[in-house]
Amino acid sequence: MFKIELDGTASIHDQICSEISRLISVGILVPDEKLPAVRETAKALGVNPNTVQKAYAALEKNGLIYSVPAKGSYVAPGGTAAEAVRKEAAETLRAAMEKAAQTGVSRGTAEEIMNEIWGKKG
Amino acid sequence: MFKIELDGTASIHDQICSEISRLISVGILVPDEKLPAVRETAKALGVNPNTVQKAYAALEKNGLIYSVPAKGSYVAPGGTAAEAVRKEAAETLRAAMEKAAQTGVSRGTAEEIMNEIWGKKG
DNA sequence: AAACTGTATTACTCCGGATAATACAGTTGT
DNA sequence: ACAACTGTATTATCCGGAGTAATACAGTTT
Repeated sequence: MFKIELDGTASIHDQICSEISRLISVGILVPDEKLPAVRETAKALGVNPNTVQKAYAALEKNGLIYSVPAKGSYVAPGGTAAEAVRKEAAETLRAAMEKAAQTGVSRGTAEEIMNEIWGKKG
Repeated sequence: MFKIELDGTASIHDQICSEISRLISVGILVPDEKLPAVRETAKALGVNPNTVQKAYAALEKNGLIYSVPAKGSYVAPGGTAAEAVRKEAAETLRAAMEKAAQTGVSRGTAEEIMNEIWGKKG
């Protein structure tokens, strides 16, 4: 069972989505692996089941997981899950870059930050 | 007087902050220029004065503008204003990049996005 | 003195997030 | 077959933040 730090300002179901997305992309949660039940996750997180279900529903909508009634929720098969989460993350990154560029951040500055994070020039 | 599109999901005062930040960084709003009065801006935007004041207060807190009671609010002097907004934007960008990297986005993908936004390789 | 400025305070409404208590239908394990 | 579990749906309620509103104060400008 995974753990989630509920600390940020974002809504709880958003935080759950983000964390599960991360776990999938990193490979801790593998394709077709069964996720903890809605009620179980809720209990483990000290959160309302409905909140977790909302997160699961959003994840399914984005293609990260699939849920079958009366059985459970599973990580999307093959590479689709990790692919979906990276695509999503890439879109978020693009939005951040666009906004940064719009507010005057230069390409050079962006590159510097990139070097700090991904390591200098592959 | 500037105009602001109130469309996003973000709170109004946040949108006002973002737009003024952008205008400062781009140079439309120059150092020591007097900003429209709180009440005037509110009227122009069809928004409550308190909402605008909240935005101005946040901008002052971040060093983008300075307000003197009974006189007005002004863009921060010298390069400090534009510098402050870019620094802020850069931090936001760093956070986005860290999160992207954390969720599995490769440097190559990030570079591709960068090329689309800032133009290919300066 | 009048009209403007930023600032502060208080109260109210509205909405989304979160909780809560269920209920239903289908699967699994015994 | 039965109990226990699964995802899903519905409805109601509570709470906090966002936004509105109506003021008031003190200082500046004209």
